[in-house]
Amino acid sequence: MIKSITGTKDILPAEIPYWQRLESIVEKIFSSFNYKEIRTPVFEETNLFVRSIGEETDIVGKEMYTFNDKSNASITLKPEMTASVARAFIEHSFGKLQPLNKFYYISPMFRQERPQAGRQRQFHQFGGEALGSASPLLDAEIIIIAFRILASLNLKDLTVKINSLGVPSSRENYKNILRNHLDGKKNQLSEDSRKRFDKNILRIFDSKVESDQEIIKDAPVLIDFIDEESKKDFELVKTLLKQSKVPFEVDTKLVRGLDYYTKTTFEIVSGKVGSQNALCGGGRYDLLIEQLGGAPTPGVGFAAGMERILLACQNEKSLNLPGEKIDLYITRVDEDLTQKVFELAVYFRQESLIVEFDYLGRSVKAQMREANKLNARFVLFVGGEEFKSKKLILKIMATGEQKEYPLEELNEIKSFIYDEVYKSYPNY
RNA sequence: GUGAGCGUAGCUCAGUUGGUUAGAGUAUCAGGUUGUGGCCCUGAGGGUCAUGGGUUCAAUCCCCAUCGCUCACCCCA
Repeated sequence: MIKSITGTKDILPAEIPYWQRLESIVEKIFSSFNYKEIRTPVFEETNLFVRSIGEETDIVGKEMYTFNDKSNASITLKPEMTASVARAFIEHSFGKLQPLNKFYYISPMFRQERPQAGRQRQFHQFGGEALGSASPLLDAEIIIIAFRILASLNLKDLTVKINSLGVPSSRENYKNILRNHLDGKKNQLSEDSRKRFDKNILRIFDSKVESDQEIIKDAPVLIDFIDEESKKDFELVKTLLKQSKVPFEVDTKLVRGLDYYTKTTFEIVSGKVGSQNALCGGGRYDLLIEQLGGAPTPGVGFAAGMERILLACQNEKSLNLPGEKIDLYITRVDEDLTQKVFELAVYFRQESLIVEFDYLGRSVKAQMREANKLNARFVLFVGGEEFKSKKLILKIMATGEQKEYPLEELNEIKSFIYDEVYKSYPNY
């Protein structure tokens, strides 16, 4: 049997309502902040990701789906979206059309890692990017949007963590201070952390090894060494978040793994999804656009993992979706009326009702069982006796009551169903 | 890439201290009198017990390998 590729999953009809609910909330909330949707290709020139995410990162170093196409160009399936949005922003000269551009997206992403709870090789993210302003108003806005989407899904077990990485010069300065501080204890660190010491010393703070945590407990923290402007901006972000009633905590150890971040970074974690607990993460990247060859353009954004969010919703039972219903099931009493049933179904479907009937030539009882299973609100009987006298019977499934209609008056049946459906679902 | 656990019907799982026709619940299909659902009852179909090899008179059960799944590490959404 051919199965889906490791780390990929089919999203089956039964789960689709949850995805659609999530997507519609994403669209609604981004739209209210006037972000515009953007869709980019699933693959890009490999170099785009190498240059934006950073050669030393794990994503670029070992997780990308990279291959050569027939003209021998190196192609990569997108592992994240910010690089692609930045590329499109530069390519289509958005910066020249207007000073500030706000985008959102919903898209599959690809990373070749070992799958586990909340992690797949093809997964889906939504996210937003605001390009063209260094104002902390946008840092706060981005965090508020992310939080509001999760809150709209009724998720409770959430922690918003924020931090500031400052500008590169102050960060480099701090790295030296940290390096000096840890130098004497380097060989007490875990093997992984010793590697981090040389490659990306900030990441030692992420270590889950207890002895590492012990060693860095009293190390100087980045936030105390960042430049004045970054400090001021960070204060404003915190004030704005408080104003908007977004609960957050400052996590001075929050260091994100992508090279392009500057100043504000944030993450929202859930206590309900296993060890891969980050539902979304993001921050400011004021140098990225320039680095990719565009005019200097500050930016801030975030990405959120949809599988993880839906996993949290499932584990918190936070989404209470109504059961699926169909409006009308048409039951054929005599076999030779199949064509008439088909004709009626096509007619009512044109009136935008959800209509089903039996294609398999089954008994009336089986058809009724099917109608019940599909949660049909109404059943229309097309049957010998009445049909000869040009009548149809409509059964209201909730009450069992039956009404008779002349075959000529399909309109009346339609209006009756409309009224009943509208009564129970005013927003139908 | 590393480590641990698991792989029996569509799904959730029993089971055999190795012995002839492998079970349950659920789902599916049919029926419970001639043309009507939900509950209930009856019956049916459905498994090369992941794959390949080994040990044995005999393997779904023991051993090895392969593949797959799951969780964790790394890292990230």
